[in-house]
Amino acid sequence: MGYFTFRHPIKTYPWEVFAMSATLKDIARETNLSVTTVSLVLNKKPCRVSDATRELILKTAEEMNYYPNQLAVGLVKQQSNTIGLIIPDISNHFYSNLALGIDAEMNNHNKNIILLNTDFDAEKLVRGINVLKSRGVDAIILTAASLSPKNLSLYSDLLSNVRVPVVTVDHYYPELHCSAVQLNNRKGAYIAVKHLINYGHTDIACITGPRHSTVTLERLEGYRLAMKEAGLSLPEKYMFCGNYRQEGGARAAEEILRSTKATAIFAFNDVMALGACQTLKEHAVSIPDDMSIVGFDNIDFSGMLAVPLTTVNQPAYEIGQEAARQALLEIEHPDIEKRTITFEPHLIVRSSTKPRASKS
Amino acid sequence: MGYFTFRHPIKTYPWEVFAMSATLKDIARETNLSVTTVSLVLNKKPCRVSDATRELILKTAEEMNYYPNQLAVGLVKQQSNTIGLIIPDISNHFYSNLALGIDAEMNNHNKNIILLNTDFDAEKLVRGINVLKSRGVDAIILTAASLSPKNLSLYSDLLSNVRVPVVTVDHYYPELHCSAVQLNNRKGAYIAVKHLINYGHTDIACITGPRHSTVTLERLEGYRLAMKEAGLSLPEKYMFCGNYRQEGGARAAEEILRSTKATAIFAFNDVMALGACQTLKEHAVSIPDDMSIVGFDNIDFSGMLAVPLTTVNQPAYEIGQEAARQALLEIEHPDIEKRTITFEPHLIVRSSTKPRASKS
DNA sequence: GTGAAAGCGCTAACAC
DNA sequence: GTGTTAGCGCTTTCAC
Repeated sequence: MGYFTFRHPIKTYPWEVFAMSATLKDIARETNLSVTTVSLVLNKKPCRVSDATRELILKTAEEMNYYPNQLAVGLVKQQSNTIGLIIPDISNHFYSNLALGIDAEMNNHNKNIILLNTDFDAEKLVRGINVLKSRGVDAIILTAASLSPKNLSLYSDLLSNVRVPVVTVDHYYPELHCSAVQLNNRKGAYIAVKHLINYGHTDIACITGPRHSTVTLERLEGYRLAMKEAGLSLPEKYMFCGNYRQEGGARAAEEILRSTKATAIFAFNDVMALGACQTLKEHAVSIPDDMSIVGFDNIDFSGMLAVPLTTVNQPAYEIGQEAARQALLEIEHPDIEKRTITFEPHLIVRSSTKPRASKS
Repeated sequence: MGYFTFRHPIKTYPWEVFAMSATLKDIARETNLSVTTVSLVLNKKPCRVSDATRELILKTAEEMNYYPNQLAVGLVKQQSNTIGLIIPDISNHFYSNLALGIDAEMNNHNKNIILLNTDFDAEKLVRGINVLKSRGVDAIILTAASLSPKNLSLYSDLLSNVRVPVVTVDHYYPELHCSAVQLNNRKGAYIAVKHLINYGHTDIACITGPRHSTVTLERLEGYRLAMKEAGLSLPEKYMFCGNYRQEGGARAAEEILRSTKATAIFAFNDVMALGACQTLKEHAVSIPDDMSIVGFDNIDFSGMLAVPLTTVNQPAYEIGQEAARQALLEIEHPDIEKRTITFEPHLIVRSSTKPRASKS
């Protein structure tokens, strides 16, 4: 097991007497007033209640440590003050920073987050949307789903039916008719590859994300554009399909070593770049001497690696904040037009890339 | 701004007609049955309903894409199938992995997580507990709070009144009368320091967490024990108060360089160790030649740093799972005895520590 | 100034 | 086999 347990002495707790939380009714009984009046006062509704009564209610509520039951409030107001956050992997630094940004913003508006981790599983995603809907969330923030064209319509139907604002982060499908917040992925990939080209590399492999993710598609476009502009060929066998996870990067790097003569790798995110670095290390391929590598995301640790990683910066926290703001805006104004908010990337050059060695 | 926005063309959506989600009542009306019957069938309650009726209900529910309103269910069942997770910083790898483990386990039991990020702020923590209570969570998992003795009683009262199981992670106060899951921090610190001592170090500084955190206290005990056992002195000025954050580690390292002749540092977590590493680098102090450093947590990246970090392993995901299981258990059996579940640490020796250089 | 009553969507005890 | 009824805790309209 790897752990042991220690049983506490059996005990009864005096406070188990106060099993129930105070309700409006309790306060009404205590003060000899009606539930209505108590509700009115505690919600600071404009109404003609005598100061004495008001004081009494406030005092009693305080004493009884009254907190309104949000399930009941949500039921009647049809607004739960929660928002749903669907994320593929909360342990990924990009997403956890995104979540932090969202939380910070929502906190200012007294909304709480219901967190759903999909593990990159499309089925969990679909179920998750229904779960959130049934929980009456006021909005959904949806990150990085990878949808096949077939799934897309199902998905689109689903989102159409949630009746609450949906903001997609990091994957924009026009079919979805909802607001989106994302990085200019095309440009991000373009500047990453351009950097490698400027360093004299011509055989540049890439490790992509899942095939149907729009993020992947957009980054692929940027890669293609940069290669094409430089008059470089784009052999299919230089493109490797990863999964935005470490082991995917590691596996792709194996392939790259085995089947190409690439001198540079562009990994579509830092985590895969990391996986690739480990493979290269195992094969005693030096970075950047034998292989240059550039990542994407600029997660916290990419600058502190054995070989600090050159990467494209993506401001996760700010993206989260912005997504939260847009969700809040659409909750407030349901008929406001949808927007696409795009952040601009920039390249952070560190030590994992260097000019191509001339043949020796 | 750093980003631009693009406005979508204004559009009306045909599906806005189906503004409402289907309710039991809708299905009852549609099938000419009573709400009760529909509820009974959809909840798979043992009851004598004709197969024809059952089929009809199931089919209709399917067609109308019925999902029960969980606010209503929660209100009447006094059980919301949500659990509250209070975490100081979700962007910290230890906590995000913890959250992942909790989510995985809760997912298997159809419970969702309401995530509250406290930013290490005691006030947010207190507010958070009340918020969760008012949201009717079935249990609360509470991580790493740092309570002054004064706060402790307030806090204890608060928790007593939530009426739902509380499982504390990574901070055990007997006064709280709730189950706890944690690492054997005392032992973890002990083996870390022992390792440094075995390497011949005698001037060992430590960077602690906040003063009142039990994690800090326990690790401090382990540190003291190892030092004492080895007959080493324990000058106060070798103990530096950090905050479990990177900048805290960096600041403490400055102090260590300025005011001690330490040859080794034991940082109470990896993130602070990282901060310290950066300071040392800025001061051109070589790790491990001039300074050995050992961390705590074994977060993902600690092995991939420029100088791979020697650290104490803490299985965040498993700790999360176990906390979730205990919470689930107590939801199921409210009167079950509370437990303390302790995981055993082990040291992972990498390159940031080495035997002390003999004076040259 | 304050209260009665209806209803949000659901469950469950009890009729018939 | 199926329906009636009450009620979870709250908001809100309307009456007094």
